[in-house]
Amino acid sequence: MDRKEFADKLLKTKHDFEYYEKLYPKRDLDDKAMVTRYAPSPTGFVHLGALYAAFISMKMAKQSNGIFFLRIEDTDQKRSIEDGVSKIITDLANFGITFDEGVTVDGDKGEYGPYTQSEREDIYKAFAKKLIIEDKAYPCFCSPESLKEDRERQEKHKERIGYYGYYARCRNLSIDDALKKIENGEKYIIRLKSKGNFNHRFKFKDEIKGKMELPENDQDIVIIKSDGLPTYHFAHAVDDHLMRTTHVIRGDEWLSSIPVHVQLFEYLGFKVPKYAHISPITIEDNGTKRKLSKRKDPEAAISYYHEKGIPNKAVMLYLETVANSNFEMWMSQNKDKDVSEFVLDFKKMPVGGSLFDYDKLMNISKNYISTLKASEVYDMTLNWAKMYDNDFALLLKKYKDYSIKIFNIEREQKKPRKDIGYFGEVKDQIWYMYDELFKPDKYEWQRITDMDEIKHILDVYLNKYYNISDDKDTWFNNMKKAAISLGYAGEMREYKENPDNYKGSIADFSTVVRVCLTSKSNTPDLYEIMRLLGKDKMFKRVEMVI
RNA sequence: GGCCUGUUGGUCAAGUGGUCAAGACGCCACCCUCUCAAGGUGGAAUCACGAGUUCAACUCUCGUACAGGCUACCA
Repeated sequence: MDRKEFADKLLKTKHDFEYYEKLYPKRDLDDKAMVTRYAPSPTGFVHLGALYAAFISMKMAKQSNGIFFLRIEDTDQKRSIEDGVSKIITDLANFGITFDEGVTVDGDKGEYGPYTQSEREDIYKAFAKKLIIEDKAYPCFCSPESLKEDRERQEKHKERIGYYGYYARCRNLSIDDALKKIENGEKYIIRLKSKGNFNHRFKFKDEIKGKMELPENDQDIVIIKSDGLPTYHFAHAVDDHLMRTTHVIRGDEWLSSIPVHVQLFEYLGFKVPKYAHISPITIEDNGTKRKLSKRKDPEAAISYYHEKGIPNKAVMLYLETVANSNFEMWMSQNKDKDVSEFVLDFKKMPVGGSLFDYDKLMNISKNYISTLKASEVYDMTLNWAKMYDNDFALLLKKYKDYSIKIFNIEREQKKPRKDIGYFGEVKDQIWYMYDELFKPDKYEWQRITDMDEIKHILDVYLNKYYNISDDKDTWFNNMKKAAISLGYAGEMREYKENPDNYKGSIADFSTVVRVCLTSKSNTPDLYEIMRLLGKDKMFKRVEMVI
């Protein structure tokens, strides 16, 4: 029996590899264009690090007029969950990650499909057969138990672990011996027949990490598993070749698989793509850095940001500053430009892991929210509240115009307020503006705590000096007059120079009014608050105090 | 254990042989100010360690330490 027949016996396929080579033509793109992809397992869970990698891949394709596609890597059936794919697609779409081709909620889009690995079984087998025919792959009949024994022995003797050299027992099985085992009903998988030498190094250049030297792969790695599906390594080589991926962008946990992958491309006669290995986003745990973990760290899940009400855009801006730290400076120097004009550069990406920096995220988020219009802040807060605080949502809907005015306090101006970092904290900042919520546990009186004095101040000021139609300057002048009439300093400077001459300052005076109306000592502009509250609410609140 | 990668202030980082070692976040102080949030000004704080190469080393080489990753019929 020749190798061709042998291969046919081992793997049944509808087509041979040449058929598939012809099926997928070269892409008609210019030299600079990058073809990138995002290739998750359908677990339904999107990790912050995955979003980060997806973003970089998409951005690189877009800025080079290339193609960005979605491929689903479901060769490990245990990891797949129902609806996992559509959940991933919608989650990513919420963060502005969209694909030019690949899997969509309505089926595949594009000429290089199918884009789901479990539907490509025949393709992988066709290429595995090519390797078998060329004596670059062979069937392995070793049982999981015997492999385990080997591993234990290797550990005990401090040898390198794996299926190589002496341990690669099925490697030199003759075709006849193999056929006999098959006839006996022995199960087999397909392994690569590696000619690599672990003591030889080969040079490799990663787009992000730069030059490095790695040992050649001498392991006869599995390429087709017993369930007939390929391993990640083999699927990666076949898919990224057939789909004409130019740049493989992925997490750097893959770096040590590079010798295997390059070898696979070469054995298959494929052109090796460029690789860009991204450093992980890490978190500090007991004084050491570690990768953001799905189990331990809530901030690893994209849903975390949604629940807090951190705008998706802010998360993306944060990720982009992590990717290229000069992005921040570019933004501040190009305020008139759209962020999409920024050119991301592999060479500027961090090579070590970056710690997740919540303070930085908040800073970026506050700045971003401060640029929004009041109506936009209203919409986004309402959207958040609908999901996570229904009572608040009802209030916002009931008092829509009033609420927008609240959000507009010190907003649409050159130096807007920057006090909202996430929509989940909005209610804590403005609750006192709504009568339904205004049930203070305590009043934050500051320097003036004597209730008679407080009543006196409120009475004199509100009845004799306050007029709701005053403009801001008049309003403040009148407040000063009221303060002076009761023995308080109208100017801070005067008070600081001669504190003994006064009962207090205009600050102390205005604080009484502020706390009476809001119960809080720290609020945005008091003039705006009083105008928005209006007379009825104000007098009701005065009565609550007196 | 083996292999790979990395290490500049608290965090993110620029910097590739000669710099007073950028900038951002955070922190502190002051200014502005009716309180906050901002804004402005200033400040503290960094080249992991040890050798070597060199007139000169954060930058090049080697070693050490520490950290991370990989070492599956998982991806």
